[in-house]
Amino acid sequence: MQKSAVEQLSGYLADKGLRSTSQRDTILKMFVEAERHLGADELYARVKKIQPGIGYATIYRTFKLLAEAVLVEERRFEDGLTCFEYKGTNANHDHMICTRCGAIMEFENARIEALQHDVARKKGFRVRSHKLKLYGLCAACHQ
Amino acid sequence: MQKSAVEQLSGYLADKGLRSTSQRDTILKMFVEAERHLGADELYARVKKIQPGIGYATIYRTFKLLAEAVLVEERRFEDGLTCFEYKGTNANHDHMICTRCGAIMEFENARIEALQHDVARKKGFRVRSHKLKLYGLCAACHQ
DNA sequence: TTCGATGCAAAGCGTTTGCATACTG
DNA sequence: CAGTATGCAAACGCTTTGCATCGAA
Repeated sequence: MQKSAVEQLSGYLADKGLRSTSQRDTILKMFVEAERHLGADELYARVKKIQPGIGYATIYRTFKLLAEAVLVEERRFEDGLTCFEYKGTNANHDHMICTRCGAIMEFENARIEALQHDVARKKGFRVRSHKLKLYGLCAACHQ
Repeated sequence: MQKSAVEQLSGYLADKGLRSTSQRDTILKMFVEAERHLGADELYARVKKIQPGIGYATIYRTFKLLAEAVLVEERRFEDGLTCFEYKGTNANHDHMICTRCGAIMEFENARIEALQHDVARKKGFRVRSHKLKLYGLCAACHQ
């Protein structure tokens, strides 16, 4: 049986003796609704509409909290900004990034992942997760 | 016929009407000799031994120059630091990163790359380069 | 002699932290 | 009530930029 993201969070908080707050719930909901990675500033803007008093400190602190709760995952892109993303059902997808217009598309491919594990196993490495980014031009940008 | 890295650089500089300097040569040599990715601080330390007057500004400016000359490539790791790497013959290799001891190993796999292009093509995306990182435990760390 | 390159120091920018206050349990 | 979470502002660390000087062509 599936627990909702918010339920998972309260479970985690209870376990650790931490407290559940409206900010934490809101931030988590924003991730779930966004269905894509969010940067600190995007998240801040969205949360601010609901909780105008929110500060960046809380955004960043909650990022880390949710990452430890394994509800959200860190993804770093080339501009150096840290993005986080809700780790829903489609956990391990990858990104294609258009170097012209900046569009980011997501994809998933089981065979690539299988090969990754093969390659790693040959070197005695045990893969837990991966990040793959393809850079190039999206359909619109190469006319 | 293969040109040396330093020759490639002077060619690029001449093309663009830019000037060749001892700092630029030294920085490029450090990359070639390192045979691995270098962060700004590592590069600074190495160059300082040869050119004690070097400043961080030149390090960063030369990073970008070499990246535009396609002699060096940017690679960003999870700590948020920017690393650059000489783009020698083994251009498009990827990384396995041990989350326990921090070891970074390089690998290459043509079949993975072929699959990447297939996946992208199906979405009308044209791949120019890619970055793949596998996270997990190295042989030593999972005993 | 010209104009790009350098080095220094200061500014920028995203992120983190200290501290007093607000709120959860 | 006790102790965590928040918001603000200041601190931080890496990177970039302004400017006077240096040096390649």
